[in-house]
Order: sequence, then structure tokens, then C-alpha cells
Amino acid sequence: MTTDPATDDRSPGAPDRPSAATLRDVAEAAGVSKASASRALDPASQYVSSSMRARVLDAAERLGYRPNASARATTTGATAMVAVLVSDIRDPYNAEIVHGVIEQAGASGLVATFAGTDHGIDDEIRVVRMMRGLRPHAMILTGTRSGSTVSRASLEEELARYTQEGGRVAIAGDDELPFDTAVVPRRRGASALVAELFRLGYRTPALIRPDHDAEAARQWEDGVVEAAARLGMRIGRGAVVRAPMTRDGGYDAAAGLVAERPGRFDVVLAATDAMAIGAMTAMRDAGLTPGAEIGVAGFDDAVGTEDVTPGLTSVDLALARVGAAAVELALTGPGDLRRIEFEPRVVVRGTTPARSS
Amino acid sequence: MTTDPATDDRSPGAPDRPSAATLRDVAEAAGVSKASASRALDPASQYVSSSMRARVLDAAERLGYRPNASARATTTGATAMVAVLVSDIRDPYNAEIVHGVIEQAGASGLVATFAGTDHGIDDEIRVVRMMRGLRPHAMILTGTRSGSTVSRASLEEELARYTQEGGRVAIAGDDELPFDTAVVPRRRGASALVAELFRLGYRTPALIRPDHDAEAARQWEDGVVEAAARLGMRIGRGAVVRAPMTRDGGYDAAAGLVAERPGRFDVVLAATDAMAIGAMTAMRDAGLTPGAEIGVAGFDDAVGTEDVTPGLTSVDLALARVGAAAVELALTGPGDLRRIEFEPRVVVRGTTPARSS
DNA sequence: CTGAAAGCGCTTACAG
DNA sequence: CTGAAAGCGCTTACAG
Repeated sequence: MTTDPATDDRSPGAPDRPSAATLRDVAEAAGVSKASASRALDPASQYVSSSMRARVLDAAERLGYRPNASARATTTGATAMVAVLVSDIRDPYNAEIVHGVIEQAGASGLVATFAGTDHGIDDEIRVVRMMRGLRPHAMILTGTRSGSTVSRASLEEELARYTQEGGRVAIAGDDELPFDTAVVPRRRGASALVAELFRLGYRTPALIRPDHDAEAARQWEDGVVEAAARLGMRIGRGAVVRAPMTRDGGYDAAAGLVAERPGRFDVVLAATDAMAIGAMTAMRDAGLTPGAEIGVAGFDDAVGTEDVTPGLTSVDLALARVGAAAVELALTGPGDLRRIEFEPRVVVRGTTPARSS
Repeated sequence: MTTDPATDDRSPGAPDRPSAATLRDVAEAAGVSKASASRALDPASQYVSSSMRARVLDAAERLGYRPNASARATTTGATAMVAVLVSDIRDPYNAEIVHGVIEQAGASGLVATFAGTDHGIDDEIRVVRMMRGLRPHAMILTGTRSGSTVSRASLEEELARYTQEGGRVAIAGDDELPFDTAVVPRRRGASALVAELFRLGYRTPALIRPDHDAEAARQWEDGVVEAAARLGMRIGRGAVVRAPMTRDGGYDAAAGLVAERPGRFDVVLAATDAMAIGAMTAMRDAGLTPGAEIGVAGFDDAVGTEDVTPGLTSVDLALARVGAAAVELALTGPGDLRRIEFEPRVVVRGTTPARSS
């Protein structure tokens, strides 16, 4: 953080730029003053004769005029833009949130500007600094961040600086930073899933969870365990298996469960859809039909849940809505530390038919 | 295209914005003129005494100064920004390209600005108009576009307008618009895969291709057929099956092949990894081990190829590099209608062991 | 090496 | 309803 401030992002050799049509061009073409042209172009402006407006609009159309957003921004002080900081756009989870952000921003007349922060929290700090120069209306952070406590403090400080300048910050994701947050309802979703399975007649779940301790995994497990306890469902000692968060991880874990605990569970819950799909295959390979003897449910309803047979029961976390909600929070500020959390949607498919208990 | 020009993207009620530190603030704090402060902050500027530069840098750091990118842009004429138009960020294919774009833009000191164009080519035209106002250095278009010929002409016209204003345009994807293009090497990749399989001893491929006629699918099939013909591999009449472009589509197609043409093919090529993974399951269900009796290969090496057992042979299209290359093309213009195409990488895994023919 | 001045393309009081 | 003028925060010749 002691690197040269403000000196690192000069643009590279800008080509000589032929001129685009300018407000003055439009004004001249329409035979009016720049001030009038500006007003005529502003739909919100009241005091404009419709005849002049028509002439100006016509001239603008003819010239292919597009107002220079930068000039406008230096006049008004802020850019019609929301900046999005996303750890990795290739993660389908982030992509879904980002999609919601883009849509909502567009609906609010703002464009979304991105910067990747693949390289951890320090990268994120750097990006916040850079983005500040753009004077966006808001910054949306998404994805989980890892990094030292020191880095986290620096990040918060940099964001605070931005809010002091009038910027708005909102988080789309986990509830871990002191700003307005659209929370991904993981815990709640896991609980809702378990409640639905209970209603369908399931009583003895087995769990396949990631072998790392990410916040997301913990929330899922907490949600499952909490609902199970509340409803009086038993989760046996050996019924929680850790495995790599992949299809094969799910396969191996389920294979183990089927071999070692036959008859001791009536439904397998996996922390991700990919793991659940692996588990389905393992069950097939063991001579079981997913859904027939034992139910299977995934989580996140992101990919492939409808592509398998039978369809995989899962939970739709409405991530695009989370992204959109973050934008709304940011744009309707100030109101620090608000929380928005959607109701996740349990999607019951063929892998969890009702039990005739 | 006859809607009000230039009147549709005024920003919503901008909050009263407390002031951010400004160049004048820095200059005053350092006791120098604005001009000097500006130069001191510009690493490329030669004529600055190091003592003054130090004082200015120090003041900037203290004040948390970030140059106002908009003001700079209105002075220099262009924004340090590349605009990316992407049809759907949730598509992993697009996400991968976009990732490359973000990285490369960042490396060039530019930020990437996005707009989604989910709603087809007309949406894209609208977005180009809007983006023009931002005066980005370049616009990168990615994803396939569908739309009428009229719409396509309008899009080209709008893009031409942008280039006349000094903007640069590059395409990352299919070669279908008259601008510099970083081409996704689908056809070439399919050919390379077939050649590699030939080398491994395979002689009689069966094909599973999507049941729709997207350009991407056609290129894959062309690449396969061409290489097979060149190498003298036989593709029987009934050996090309069309199926939905999903895991289950691949499953059903492969199940059919195994049942109807036993012994008539030694490797199954699927147009996507998802279809190939479905095909693997179908083979297992038919009592075959993928790779043992019959080889399997996917395409695109996007997701899950390493998560299955054995690992799925596939082709890495290096989409992130395609995205990065598009940025480079755009930034090193002008040079109309250049084509860059990378060598795709065939990734041989367990599903296609060498045949002891 | 440094500073005063002009200018980038807008918007917005302020006077008509 | 319309226009002349000032100002937003920068950069860049132009003179020292």
C-alpha cells in the first residue's frame, strides 16, 4: 500500500482520435445554443419548446451523436456506472450473481464495470483504489475473499474512503464485511431442503460435505444439522462424510456410504450438485436406482440437475436475484448494514419421491 | 433505431457527493502548481525534479488521492477502458473468454466494462450505442449473435460509426463480422483430436453431435470429418448420431450406438464434454468400461473432464487466450480484418489409451 | 525544471 | 422558453 498512489494506471498510447460528434456540433446543426441543446437532449428537462426539442433530437440522430459520458461525469461528479469486483468470473456461482448485477444495473441506466480480483484480497485492495478513480455510483463486491486480517482491514479502509467520497458499497455474497449485504441464503436453503425432505417422509439423512472448511460448506452443514435436529431426524455418527468437492468426490463418498452403512440412511444430501451427481452414479454402480431405495439431493441448482435421470432434487439459491438486490441496496443507500436475504427455493425432482412411510 | 438518441441513459438521482481529493488539493498540500502536480504524478513525465515528485507523491498518498478518470478522459479524449459485449456471462464458454479479456485489459492498464446483450442482436446495437458514449479505447464482442440480416447490418453500421470516431473493434469468437478477430479454433481442434486418435491406433470413430445446427457444432463436425477423410478413417453411415446437447443427450446417443452397432466403432467422439460424460455413463451401464473396449473423447475441456474416472480425453480451446488475443488485436490496431487463431491443445486422458492394433 | 493559461465536452444556475 | 457564462478536474503546449 505504499506504492505510488495514482500513478499506475495511465492509459497506453492512445491513438489519435478522430473526433466524434459533440454537443456543439449538434447545437450548431440545430441552430441553437449548447445550453438549449443540452436541455433538449435531457428527457427530464421541463422548459423546452417541443419544436426546438424536435430539431435538436433530429440533428443528434443525423450526426449519430452520443453524449461524452466522461465529460458529463466530470460535470456531474459521478459516472453512470457501477463497479463490480468479482474474484473469478469463471466460477458459475459468481457468473450467476454477476449476471444479476448486469441486468439490474442496466435497468437503472447504469453500465457495469468489472475488475477481476483473482489474486486475493490484496489484489482487491488495488482494484478498489483503481476503481475509485472512475467515480462510480456504487461498488459491488462478490465472491468470497481470503486473506490476512491486516489485508482485510486495509480493504475495509479503502472502501470506507470510497464511501466518504460519496460512493456506495454493497456486498453480494456472504455476510462478512460491514456494508449493506445481499446475503446468499445458504444456511436457510439447507434447512428448507431438510424440512421438505422430512415432509416427503425421509427420516435418516447421510451427508456428503466438502473436505475443506469454506464458509459456504459450513453454512450448508449448519443449515442441515439445525433443521434435522429441530425436526427430530437422526444423523448418525458415521453418516457425515467429507470428500473433495467434485463429482468424483461425491462418487467415492456415496460408494463408501452404500458399502458401510446399508439400510442406515434413507437419503443422501450432498453440498453441491456436482457431488450429488457423482453420488447418483455410485449408487447405480452399486445396483441401486437413485430415488428408488434411497433419495438424493444436491444444492445450488446450478448445473446439470435436469440433465440427469431422474432429475436431481436441489435448492435454487436465486443468485441472480442476489446480485440484483446488491445493486438495489447500493442505489437506495445510505442505510448502513442492511441485510437482504431471499427465500431459497427447494426444487423437488425425481431423486426424492415421497416415501410411503 | 429511431428512438431518442442520446436521451436514454441519464444517471438516476445521483446523491450529493462529498468531495474526493482533487489535483488542486494535492498541489496545494505539496505547495506546487496544478501543472507540476500533474506531471509529478505521471510516471512517464521527464521534466520533474525528484524532490518535487517526492513531495507531491507524499501529499497524494496522505490525501488518498485518486485522479478523476472522467476528467482525465475528457481531457485526453478516450477512457482507459475496454468495453466488452457478451451475450451471456453465465455460459462457461463466454466466461472463460471474458476472463482472458479482463486479465489482458488489466495488464494493459485498462479496466474492462461490460454490458450484457442477452436479448439478441438488437440489444447489442443498443449497447454499442450506449458504450460509444464512454469513449472506450476498444470494444470486444464475444459470443454468437443471432438476428436478422437487417439487424446485423445495423450492428455493423453502429460499429463502423464507432471506429470512425477512433474506436477499435475486435471479435473473440467466430469469424463472422468484418473486424479483427481472435478465432476460436474449433474446426482445427476437432481435426487435431482426430489426428491424435489416429496416432493412438483408433480407426473407426462414431460421432455424437448436437441436434441443432449452430455454427459451433458444424465446425466441430467439419473438423472431425475432414481429418478422418484425410487419414483414411471410416465413419460409417449410422455412426453419426444427433442428440440434445446435454449429458443425457450424450447418454442416450451412446446407449443407442452400443446397442445398435456393436463392434462397428472403436471410439466415440462427442461434440461437448458434457455429452461425452453422459456417453461414458451409458457405456458403463451397458457393461463396458470407457477406454477399455471403446475410447471416448469430448471437446472444449471446460468442465468436469478430470472429475470422471478415467479422465476424459478432450480438446482445450484456450478460450482465455482467445479473449486476451482479442484485446491485443484491438490495442495494436489499426489493421483491419486480421485473424489470430491459436493452436488448440489435445489433452489425452484415460478414456483413450493407445490401441495395440 | 516550473507555472499561468487554455481547453476538453458537458451541465447548470443566472439573467433575460 | 432561451442563451451567455462559469465551472467540473484534468492535461498540455507555451513561456519563462
